[in-house]
Amino acid sequence: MSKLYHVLEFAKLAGVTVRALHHYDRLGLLKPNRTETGYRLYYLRDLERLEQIVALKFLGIPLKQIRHMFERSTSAMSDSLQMQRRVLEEKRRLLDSAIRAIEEAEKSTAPGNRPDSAILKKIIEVIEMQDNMDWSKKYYSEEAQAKMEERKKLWSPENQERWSKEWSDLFRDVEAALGEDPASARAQALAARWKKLVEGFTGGDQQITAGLGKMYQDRPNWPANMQQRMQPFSNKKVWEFIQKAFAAGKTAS
Amino acid sequence: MSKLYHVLEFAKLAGVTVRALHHYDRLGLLKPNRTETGYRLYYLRDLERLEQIVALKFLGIPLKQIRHMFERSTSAMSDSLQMQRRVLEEKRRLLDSAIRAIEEAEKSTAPGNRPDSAILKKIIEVIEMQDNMDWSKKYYSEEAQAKMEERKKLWSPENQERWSKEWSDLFRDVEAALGEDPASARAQALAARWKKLVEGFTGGDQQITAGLGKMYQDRPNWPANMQQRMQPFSNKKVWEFIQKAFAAGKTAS
DNA sequence: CTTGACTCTGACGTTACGTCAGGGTTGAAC
DNA sequence: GTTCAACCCTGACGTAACGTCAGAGTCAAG
Repeated sequence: MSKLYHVLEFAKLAGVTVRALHHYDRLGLLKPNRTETGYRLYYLRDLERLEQIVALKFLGIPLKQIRHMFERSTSAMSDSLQMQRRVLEEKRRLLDSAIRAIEEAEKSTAPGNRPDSAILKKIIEVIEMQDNMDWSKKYYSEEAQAKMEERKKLWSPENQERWSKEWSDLFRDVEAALGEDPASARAQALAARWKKLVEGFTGGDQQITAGLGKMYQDRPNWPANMQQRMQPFSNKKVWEFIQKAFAAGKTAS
Repeated sequence: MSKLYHVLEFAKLAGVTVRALHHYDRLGLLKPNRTETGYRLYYLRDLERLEQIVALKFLGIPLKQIRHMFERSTSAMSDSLQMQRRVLEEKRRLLDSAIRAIEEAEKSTAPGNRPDSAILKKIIEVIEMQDNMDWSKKYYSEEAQAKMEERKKLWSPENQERWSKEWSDLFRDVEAALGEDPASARAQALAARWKKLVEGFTGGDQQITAGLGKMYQDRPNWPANMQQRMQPFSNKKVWEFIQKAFAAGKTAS
């Protein structure tokens, strides 16, 4: 004599709301029997189904897809779950990133009540940094990544700022010297400045330098926002000039 | 002569869609100038604002709230961020739980293509288990938690099943013996079975036993679904009877 | 027969845009 | 001067999973 439940009763039993049961009913996920007057009547076996729905929902699977999984009883479950796991892992990455961004901002603005704009700036900075790190990871060896993690500590916003400015200056200066002989003293001085700035990033480490090289070669595949930021440095002649200058420097020495 | 941008241009610059800019405009988050014919015109300084919006959105803060943060320029930023961090950390907990549930299910059903229902059962089981663990954590000391983590490995679904059934049986038997003398042989036998089942969970460990005790004392504060599951064991007379039996056992020995 | 506790359906609200649809604007080519 | 592609505008519906009324019927007890 398997007991019969009315909505509210059944909802409490399963820990969901009456409205949710209505919803699942309409979506065809869980269609209970009805009394003559239209009241919904649930059996105990409906509870099992409902628990499955709630579980799959907890995994972030949309209701429509849950229905599909029930209908085409073909064992698509395993595949769906695998896919869903990947989706969730990706979400977790973003979540972690957001949490870390807030943590960093809280840490670096802890002393006193800094203005909102300063906090925001820090947050944007951290997010961009993580974005870059995450994306550029694939160019660097494990070892190089570890070393960069170390060197990251030296990258205060001020250093960052100064480094960017020096690159801009240098690039402008090289552009102005494009007519020169790459072996000339002026060109060699520019090449030296260039080398120094690169080393400011690599710390002279071979592994990091190698990764940087790979990344540079892969320019066409950089994401849009990266290309955007590199646009002021896109003048190919400058890069060629510097390469020639390095070559000239080597043969000379 | 700060450059002027049309929507599409500006959208590309910032890495968002035109529709998003429309949306922010309507919500009053970022209201650009207009040409005489109604075209939106963005200045470079609008980019800063937009980047802030995108950053805060990345942190999961709703657009309405972002607008509030901009409007009442009172430094509510810090507080909002702290709150948001908590929200995100909670989300992450649930995400982790979901991912682990899928992982466990994949692991335990890896050998061959088990039917969907079996996979689902496993998932529900894992979710419930994590739910319980998470919630009951507060009753146990660090040490006890570690030991339980160890003991968890012994908890196969079959053992679980058997243990549940034995509790049901025992409870029924005690109920049937409520009229007996707690010091009688029959009562003492029941008490012994009871002790054994408890030890099946605690492993005889003092720390775990202490935590279990704390949890039992706090019954009124258990979450609804827990109370539900414990409902078959809610007969107070049974608990009192067993306590008396234990007491009688001690004085006797 | 009244009343309180339930139940039903229908419909709008929420979030952050995506996606048309119908209709102007602009600048360059013809 | 016109045409045409490429943009731009506003308005409106769609999405996911229910929450929250609103108006109206049902049920069991007194």
